[in-house]
Amino acid sequence: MAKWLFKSEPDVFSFEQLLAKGMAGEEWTGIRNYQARNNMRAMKLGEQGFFYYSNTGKAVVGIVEVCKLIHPDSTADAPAWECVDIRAVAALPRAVTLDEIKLEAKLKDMVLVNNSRLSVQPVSEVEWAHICKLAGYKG
DNA sequence: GCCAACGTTGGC
DNA sequence: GCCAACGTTGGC
Repeated sequence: MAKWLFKSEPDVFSFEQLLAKGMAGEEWTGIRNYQARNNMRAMKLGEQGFFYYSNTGKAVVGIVEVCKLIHPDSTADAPAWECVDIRAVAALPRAVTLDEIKLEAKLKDMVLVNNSRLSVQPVSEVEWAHICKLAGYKG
């Protein structure tokens, strides 16, 4: 199972808002970038990802999972953009900040560090495990 | 608030 | 098909 990272600005859509959606989750709309779209196309049901706060947050704050496969983005006009749905799994016991991530040798190749603008990113198993450890999160 | 990085657009 | 101009994102 692949691992992912979803970015959101906390004042636009927070992890708390996703938690409030419960098991139904929420359509991850608004992605207008082909690389990010392609990452979502590759997602399978039940695959997990980090929920990252960009801009004012700059920290990984929660775990999410894919609860609906790629489908047309209901907010898109032509060309037909697509998205998945995700739901909250758990808030991390401790948020892991971008500063911390940058200090970790194991995390130096993260897309988050090297291509910060990509809004939906793949995360390697090693990176996943290490961030969970830093967060005090035990799957 | 600034600016670097990146993607997209449009003129040629 | 190239590349300059522009808009957006996100870290600082």
